[in-house]
Amino acid sequence: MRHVGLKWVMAAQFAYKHSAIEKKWQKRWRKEKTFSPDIAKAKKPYYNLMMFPYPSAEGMHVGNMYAFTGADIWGRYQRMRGFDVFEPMGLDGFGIHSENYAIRIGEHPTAVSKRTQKRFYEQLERAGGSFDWTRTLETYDPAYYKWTQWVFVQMFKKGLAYRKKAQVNWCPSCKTVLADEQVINEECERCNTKVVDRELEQWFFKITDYADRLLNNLDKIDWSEKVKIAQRNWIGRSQGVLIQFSLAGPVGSSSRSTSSLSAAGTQRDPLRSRHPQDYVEIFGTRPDTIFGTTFLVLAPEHPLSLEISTRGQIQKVKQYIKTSQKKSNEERMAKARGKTGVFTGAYAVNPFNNEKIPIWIADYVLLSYGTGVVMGVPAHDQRDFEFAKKHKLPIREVIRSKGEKWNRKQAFEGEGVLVNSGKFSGLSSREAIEKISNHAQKNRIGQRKVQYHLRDWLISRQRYWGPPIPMIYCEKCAKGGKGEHKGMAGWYPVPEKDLPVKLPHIKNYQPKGAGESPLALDKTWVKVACPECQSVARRETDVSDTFLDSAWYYLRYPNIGKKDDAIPWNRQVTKKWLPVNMYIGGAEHAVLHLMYSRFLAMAFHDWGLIDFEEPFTRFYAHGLLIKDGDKMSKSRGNVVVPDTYIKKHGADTVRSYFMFLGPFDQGGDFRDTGIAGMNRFYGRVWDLVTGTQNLILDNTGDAKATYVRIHQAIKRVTEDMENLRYNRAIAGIMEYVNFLQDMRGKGVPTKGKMRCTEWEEALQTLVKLVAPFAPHIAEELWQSNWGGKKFVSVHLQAWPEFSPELTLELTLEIPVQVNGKLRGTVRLDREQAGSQKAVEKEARKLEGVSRHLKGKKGKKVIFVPERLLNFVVS
RNA sequence: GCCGGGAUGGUGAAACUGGUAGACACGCAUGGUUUAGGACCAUGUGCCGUAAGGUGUGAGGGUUCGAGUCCCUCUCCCGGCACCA
Repeated sequence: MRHVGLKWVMAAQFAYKHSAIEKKWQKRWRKEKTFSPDIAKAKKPYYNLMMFPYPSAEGMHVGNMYAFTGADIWGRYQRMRGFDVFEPMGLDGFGIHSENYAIRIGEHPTAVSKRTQKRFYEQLERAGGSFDWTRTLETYDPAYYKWTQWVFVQMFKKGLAYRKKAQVNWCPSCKTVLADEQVINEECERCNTKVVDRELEQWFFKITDYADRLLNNLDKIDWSEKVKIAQRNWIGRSQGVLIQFSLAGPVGSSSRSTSSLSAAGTQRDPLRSRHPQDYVEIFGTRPDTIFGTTFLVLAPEHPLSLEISTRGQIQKVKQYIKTSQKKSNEERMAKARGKTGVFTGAYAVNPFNNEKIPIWIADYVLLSYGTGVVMGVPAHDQRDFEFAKKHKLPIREVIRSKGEKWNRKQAFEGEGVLVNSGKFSGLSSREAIEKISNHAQKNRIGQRKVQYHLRDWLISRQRYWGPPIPMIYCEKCAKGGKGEHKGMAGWYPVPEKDLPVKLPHIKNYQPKGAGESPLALDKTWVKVACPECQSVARRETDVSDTFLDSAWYYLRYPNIGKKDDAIPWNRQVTKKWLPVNMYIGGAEHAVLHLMYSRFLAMAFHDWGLIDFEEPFTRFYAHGLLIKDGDKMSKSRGNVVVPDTYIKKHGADTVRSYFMFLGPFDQGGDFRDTGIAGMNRFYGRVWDLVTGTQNLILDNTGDAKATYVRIHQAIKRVTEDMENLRYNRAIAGIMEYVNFLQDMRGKGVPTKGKMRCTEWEEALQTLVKLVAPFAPHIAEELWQSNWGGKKFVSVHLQAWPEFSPELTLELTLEIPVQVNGKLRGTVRLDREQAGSQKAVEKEARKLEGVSRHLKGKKGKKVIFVPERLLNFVVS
């Protein structure tokens, strides 16, 4: 029987040649616009987006291809499910990453980007993505960044962009400031240089205004839980209270005279009668521990730290502030457990027990969080505990855990029952938090407060390769106190008709490091007429953060080609295509790109420009393809480019190989062993379809079994596709192919037109199932076997459907156990397999089973219909 | 420290609501085909054992007729956050 099949195999050997078909179909698809949906008329729009790459000039590496392949397979699958899939591609090539590369190779970024663009798009097409090549965008294209600048202008107009002097993260190597999110372990995320603090005036976006919505909306969107958690952590909401501690004791050396002592707590309306310097305000999340406060600590940078210090201590305090400022962040971290500090000489009064407690200054307290002052509760906070031990401050227990005595070796940070807490003693921590907060609020000594870790988004970059921030500063207006917004006298946005503010060509574009962008070098460019008074003004010379480019690009894609309107998108198109149905990208952007994009969408929504708040309905984080256990990167020198593999084995093989490596959300380690195996598999698929069109299965039993297998295969692959479990889907297809090969061995070849319907259907199904993974092979096989006169791509064919009742096996194998140990199996018809009687009868006949039952007393028999039989004996 | 995710053959990995652990591949071995190599085809392949059989999902305990899967304790690895009060 077998040899009949073998003849074909030998005849068909080596028939599959990827080089002959891949380019051919890529050209055809482009010509036919197979993957360009009709944006205006599409009936079932589906926006399948993947994170656009920043093009390193080496070109696309296998890590990129891995990510895009998985996303593209999703798009192709949805297309076959009947959707008008829009799958755009572009380049995020404006920004530090591209500029740094240009500097390294000593070429101008304009020239570099021209080259990388060509190379990247070529590679992407060769890798077999179903992109809409009629709608690409590059962030460095003035037609694009015109609108990035427009976004900035709107942010300014709506009061969400502001300028302030602030302590910012400065990368000495990139010579620019960085957003908090771009600092990883105190290092610049781009070049791993230690970041230092610098005081500079910068542009910020008020993302903190949206903190609550950014947090709450997370519950409404279908995103990887991992990413949601990362965002929640980053937003870092904590519920607490602000409590005012009056100053007591000599307020000293500063020239400012205060009337502080009188304010200590007894007036009717203390809030109003006090000067701000009469009290210090703390932020804490554990008001239940307030009776355990034995000292207060101010951050060294706190404005009051010098003011409250006494004459005797002021020199020491000054010295301490100076040294802690000089410390780099790194040192401050390294000494994290050192708990250095200095006493100010001043005292405060705990409003809950009127106790006089000392005020200290220590750099374990951060100015940037809360009020920059904490209440020191050494018994119940480990940091305070260490500080108290070191500086010999009193430690008082006020929370006791159930029945246990506190060991005094380290702080007890858990919740418990209050002791030594006046009238609050005996309450549980939970109750006390409530009651103490209420008490503070009622007596005007404090209030509830929600505190976020999230800070405003630092937008300015002192670099060349980015969109110039479209702002103008007029000195004359500034002097006159005129300006678009209060508090920002002299600042005007560039009028929208004048956008884009084109990036001038500057030969020496390298960053200078003086806290100023190289754009400042072009004096004629800087000079501009004030939009308000027409006198000579100057342009802002900083460019905006790369993440602004990518925070809104998804809105642009479907609108490319639309005539420019007053806003960068057409409302109808946007309504039809957005929000994005599926967004696929790396989890490394969890707190950067994804947070910024959400923020801007909310702002656009609030201005009435779009009607959704969340830009990405579904986000799926793919895993990373790594190399030898390490992330692929130029600095590690382990970047693998897919070109040679594509050339050797074909894109279809490489794509499938990547997806077969392991679960898509898990990534994997790139090795080239095994690619050949995938190629072999497609050789078999090819031979199967091209070699055996005319086949009659020799009996109806085989035909029936074939039908069951077709439906089982469809079911399995479909379910796996739905869950993006491509590795399983491919395994399912392989099993199916293995089965078909066996069937072919049994079949009888026929001449001429005679065909067996089941077989024909089996092959068509195979080609469709394979199509998302191996688009070129599928197209070739489809067109040459079932293609009509008019070209209709296999990728527009309907995904095969299955009937659940047809997936049921005709016979079932039932495992038989004795005391839970497998002793044999019986094969029965479906009906019999559901009857305990029938199964038991067959099972007892088994030698391996009867042997273990002999001489034993039967206790019971467990039977799971169609599943299992277990004899329990003793 | 906190929050996530993991740990299954020589390797990548499967295993639906607890029900034949290792599907599907890679690799390896043997045989076939081939002038040779490669490619291709067949068979085998968790471990110990000639076999019968035993044993086996990071470690230990528990629940159950039955545990990779559920519960408790612990170890290690990866990712994120981190002096956030």
